[in-house]
Amino acid sequence: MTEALPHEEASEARSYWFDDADSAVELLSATRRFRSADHEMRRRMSTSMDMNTTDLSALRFVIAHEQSDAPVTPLRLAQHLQITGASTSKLLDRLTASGHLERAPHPHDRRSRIVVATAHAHSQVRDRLSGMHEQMLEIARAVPAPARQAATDFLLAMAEHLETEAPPRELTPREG
Amino acid sequence: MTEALPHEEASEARSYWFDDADSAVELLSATRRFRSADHEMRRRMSTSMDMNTTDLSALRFVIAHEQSDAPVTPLRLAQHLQITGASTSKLLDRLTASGHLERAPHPHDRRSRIVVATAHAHSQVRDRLSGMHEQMLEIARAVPAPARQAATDFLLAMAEHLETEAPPRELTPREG
DNA sequence: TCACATCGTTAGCCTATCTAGTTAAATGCA
DNA sequence: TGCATTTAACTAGATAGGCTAACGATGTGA
Repeated sequence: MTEALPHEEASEARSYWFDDADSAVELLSATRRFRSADHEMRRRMSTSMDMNTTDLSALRFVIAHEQSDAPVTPLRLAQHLQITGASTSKLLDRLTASGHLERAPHPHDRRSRIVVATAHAHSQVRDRLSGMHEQMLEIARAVPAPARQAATDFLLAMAEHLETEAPPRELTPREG
Repeated sequence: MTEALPHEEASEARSYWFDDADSAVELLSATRRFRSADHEMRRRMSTSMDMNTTDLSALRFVIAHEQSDAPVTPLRLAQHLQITGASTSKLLDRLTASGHLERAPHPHDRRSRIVVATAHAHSQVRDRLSGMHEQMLEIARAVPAPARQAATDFLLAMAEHLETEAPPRELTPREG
């Protein structure tokens, strides 16, 4: 979400718009607040685990995909995080040094590696996140059933809008 | 939002939960997707304006608050961005060098400064953002009126949850 | 008036990124 | 087969944006 542009927060809205426009504005404002709370949470979480947000995101990605068909390689991680392979290499150095990740040989391609999370990383992430996920699910369940679809549609529409919006210049290609 | 933890995406949910649990999971998943789309959009936007995301956020903050009662000072900016005053000073150096911001004397406190956006910054930001805001408002208006309050409540509850969550366990005593 | 607080800035450091170049392995082609 | 190209990961060195500490100028309260 964006920070408030002037007319987002100010009087203008209330002065002449319909009631339902008002509630639409409030919906946007709530979206913005959620966005920033999420951002903040990530930061707190990563500092509490004594790493930066990229490293935490990497850790989560590895854990989330470890029992997937396609194993996580440094390259795949790089693509997900949108950083270069070189940066990923250093990231892996950090996270192996801290005992969160390990590099294992790739079963089919001896040029490559697969990246796995240690037991310690698992428990650390699970401690902090699994409870949170359940509580988020509770919150989602608290939305009255008929409104859930509408809320979902709203968020997906917003996502799609943001995904297709504002690519004025070329996408900068990344290395391999 | 979090990347998917294994059980978020997998079969488990569909197998034995109620229908409305299913739709709650979908709501969470939509939330996650929105979150990441927003993140991506910010990045695209800042690189397309040839600055980092912090600088862009600063620029938006200044523009958003320029006709507010309390003028934007370097300190206020620092608090909003959650960086130190020193870093803010450098940030202002960058953004004045690039012609986006200017430092003006503070009317009442001669120790302080007020930060104002140049005409160039205004047009650049407005070009990229004003249309987007209106479209987001359209999307919010497309949510059926009765569901809007529920969606708003959901997002606010999520925000509140994230705001109060996850500073819990102190540094896990891993060696050192 | 004087001690102290506050605001912005400068100086110097640290770290996470980048680019460029290297090595090893896989792949494609004559 | 054997050679050229592509691909994966890594290393070395540079850069940028953050930090802490210290400082001058200004405001403020006893």
